[in-house]
Amino acid sequence: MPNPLVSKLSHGASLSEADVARLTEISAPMAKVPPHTDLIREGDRPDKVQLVMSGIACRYKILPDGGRQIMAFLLPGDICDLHVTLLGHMDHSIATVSACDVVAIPRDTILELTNHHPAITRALWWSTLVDEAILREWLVGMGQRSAEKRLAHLFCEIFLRMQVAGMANGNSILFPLTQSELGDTLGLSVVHVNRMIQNLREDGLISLDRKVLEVHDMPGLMRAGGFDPNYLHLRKSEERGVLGAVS
Amino acid sequence: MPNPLVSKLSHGASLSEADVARLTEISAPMAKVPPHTDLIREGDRPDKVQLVMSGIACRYKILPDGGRQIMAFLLPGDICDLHVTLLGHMDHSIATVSACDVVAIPRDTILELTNHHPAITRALWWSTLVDEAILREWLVGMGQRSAEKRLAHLFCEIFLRMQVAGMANGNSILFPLTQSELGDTLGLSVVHVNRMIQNLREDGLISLDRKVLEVHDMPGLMRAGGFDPNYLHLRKSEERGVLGAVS
DNA sequence: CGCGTCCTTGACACCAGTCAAGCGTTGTGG
DNA sequence: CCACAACGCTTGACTGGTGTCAAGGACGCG
Repeated sequence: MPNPLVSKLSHGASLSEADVARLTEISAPMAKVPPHTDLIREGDRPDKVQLVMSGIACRYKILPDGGRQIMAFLLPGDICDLHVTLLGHMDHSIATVSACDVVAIPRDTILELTNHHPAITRALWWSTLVDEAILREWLVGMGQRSAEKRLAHLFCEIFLRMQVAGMANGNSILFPLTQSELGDTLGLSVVHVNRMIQNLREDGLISLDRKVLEVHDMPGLMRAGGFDPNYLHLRKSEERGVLGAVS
Repeated sequence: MPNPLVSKLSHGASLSEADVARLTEISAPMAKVPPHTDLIREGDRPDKVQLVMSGIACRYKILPDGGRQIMAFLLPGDICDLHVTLLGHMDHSIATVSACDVVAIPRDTILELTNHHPAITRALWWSTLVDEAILREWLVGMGQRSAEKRLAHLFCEIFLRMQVAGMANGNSILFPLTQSELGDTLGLSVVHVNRMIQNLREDGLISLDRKVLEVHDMPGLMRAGGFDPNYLHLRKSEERGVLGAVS
């Protein structure tokens, strides 16, 4: 039963056993949050950092006309707002999608980590930079890819990220998003999301039923989505930059 | 003749005279870079930080099918890649759009700044967080806003950001982007960008000719784009969070 | 067991893309 | 200094991908 925070962060830096122990300790006391519940709302001034340990949450923004855009998914091991304190207030909201286990980490704990655990600090940094890279890739998709490609791309991404967090089960994962939420993510109507899912199914690439996503042909799905995992920065540590403390 | 780096960063933190002097010093030795020239390419491992002092540059990605998506504009005072060293390699490219004056800041200088100038450090942080907020807002636009709204929104954003950098001239700014580049930014065809510009012109909101953008009716333009400047986090320092060192 | 939420399907409308052509500006070399 | 070439802008006609509207069906929760 691996700790998803540990699973994820060890892709970002080589953690010592002490680091792992500290992370495990931190991520212990969890609150159960029901589905579709805001964790932070636009305008809030967060004083703690929230960490998703199970389930899926999302960043989103609601427009005056009622439209909703989902801007990121937070999977197990993902941290919500490491640094937003600097900006003073949230410019978007975060809500659970499925039921989630969430840990609230006091600011002081984060400061202690960044002062005494350089490897953890690196790993946290790495994870925020990956979040940003994902955001850029989503923008690329919205601007340049067709509806079907965007969907396939998103399936690839979530599958891989789930795998990294230790939450994949062979070639299937728990996938609690409704088609309407997929629509709000990809800028598509529910109806069209549905049509595109049918396409991917008929092509024998995936099946998606009862909140279980099964990938039958990963290479095919990646081809269908024009997916290149590079932007997730998952390569092994030797290949990473040599780095320097960045502050 | 204000230094755009100083103009911009003083929106992010209250800088002492010593801070301003240090920043001015840093941003002195400039290289002139011609238009449409890569500053960093996807795959590169940057060892320095680049700073745009005049002109406009952009982050972009080219897809296998030849499509290009522009993911950000770097205006005077903007820093290209403060932290990417941590990821090891660039997952996108940065190129000039117009001719630019660019300063290359050695990594050591950045480290020195972050070690001895807390206000500058805060301001640099603030600026990367704003960059991220802008990215999110672009995603919202791509997913939820019509072509015309997106265009109007972008005009508002660039105008305000130019103003913050001290580069506005009354109600007009230098605007060197071609319609084709606007298309690559907004995920639209050149033809459609052109049609939407005509609309905005006919509505008396803007004029755009010979690389000069004039905004005739800012409130109207903001309404047309559904623009809310909140995400640029430009409010005065008293209103900002109380902050804490974030590491 | 029944009601609500989500999924599915079809018909039709429209926003935005593509193709094609002409025109104005800019910059460059003779 | 003019001529021409390259590039960017503009316009029209047609196409096509996605949105909208509408209705029925299948789960799944209470």
